[in-house]
Amino acid sequence: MKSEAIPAILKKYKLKVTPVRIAVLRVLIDSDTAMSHADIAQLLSDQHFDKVTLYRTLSHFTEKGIVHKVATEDRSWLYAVLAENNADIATDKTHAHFICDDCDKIFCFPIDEGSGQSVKSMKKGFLVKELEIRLHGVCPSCQ
Amino acid sequence: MKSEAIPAILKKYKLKVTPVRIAVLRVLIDSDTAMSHADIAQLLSDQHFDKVTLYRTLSHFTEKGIVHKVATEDRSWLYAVLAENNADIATDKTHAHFICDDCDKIFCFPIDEGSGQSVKSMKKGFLVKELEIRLHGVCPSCQ
DNA sequence: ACGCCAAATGCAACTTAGTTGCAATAGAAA
DNA sequence: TTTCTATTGCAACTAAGTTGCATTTGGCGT
Repeated sequence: MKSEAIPAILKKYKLKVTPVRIAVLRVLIDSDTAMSHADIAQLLSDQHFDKVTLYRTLSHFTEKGIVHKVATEDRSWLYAVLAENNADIATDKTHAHFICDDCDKIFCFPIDEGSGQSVKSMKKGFLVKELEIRLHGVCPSCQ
Repeated sequence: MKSEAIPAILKKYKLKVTPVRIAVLRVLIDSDTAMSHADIAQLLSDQHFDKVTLYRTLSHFTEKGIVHKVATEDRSWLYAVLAENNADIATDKTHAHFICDDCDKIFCFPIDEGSGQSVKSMKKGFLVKELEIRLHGVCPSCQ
């Protein structure tokens, strides 16, 4: 993605364009996997942003729908940009998370509507609004 | 479930029969939803078990496969007994978690093998070993 | 270009869920 | 009953994330 595009995304979501936001959004867009607060802080450590600012940046992005977050098995959050901001990555409503048991990376990708339908109707009395599918296994680069 | 059955389950999994374990297992078997450490501590508060003992009891149960755990959206764990110990509840490998957006309770139930298959083969290069499906919506008692 | 002000930032202190180390205790096998 | 290992309880600790508050700054109106 071109550098100029990043401020444009922030403006589109009515967020002020600041150095932290540009840096964090670039990192997320460039990543092929969902990233934790710690991952991002590590990558941006030379710019010494405050950890609280990073948390708040990520939660602003989540509220606005620029990114979405996934709870991991070790009580932390991973963040990944949503489809309209990066064509490679899944949309919000129906998507799968692939968790590599080897490298612990989480990949998001869209699934076809159909594969969820059989599940949605399976238990009487439960009204299903949203669906998340989690797959555990081994990613291509760890095989 | 009859009271005498609980020590039998513990013995079956080669765990010593102790008061904490009997109490915790009974609570889990009697519940129709997955429960947190805090939920269980609350219910057993009159017996003043140490919180560390409860954590260790739950992780022993998980290691032995008596219960399984689900990560929640608020970075904590919920526990539910597995099928062989309670016919109403899902098996480990292929099951769904229904999260009620109203009362936040999590229900587990089994799904037919078929509904996962279409997802498992969807992205080339990813070797899928396990599948978890999460459904968000409204449970029968909140409608 | 300038000033204003709500929004954003940085710092310190705090919260919450869960973990570790260790000494004391208690199942259950012999 | 004795013994031995697993289990328990307590205190201190860790890691991820949050809150309060004073300071700074992006971007709008003029």
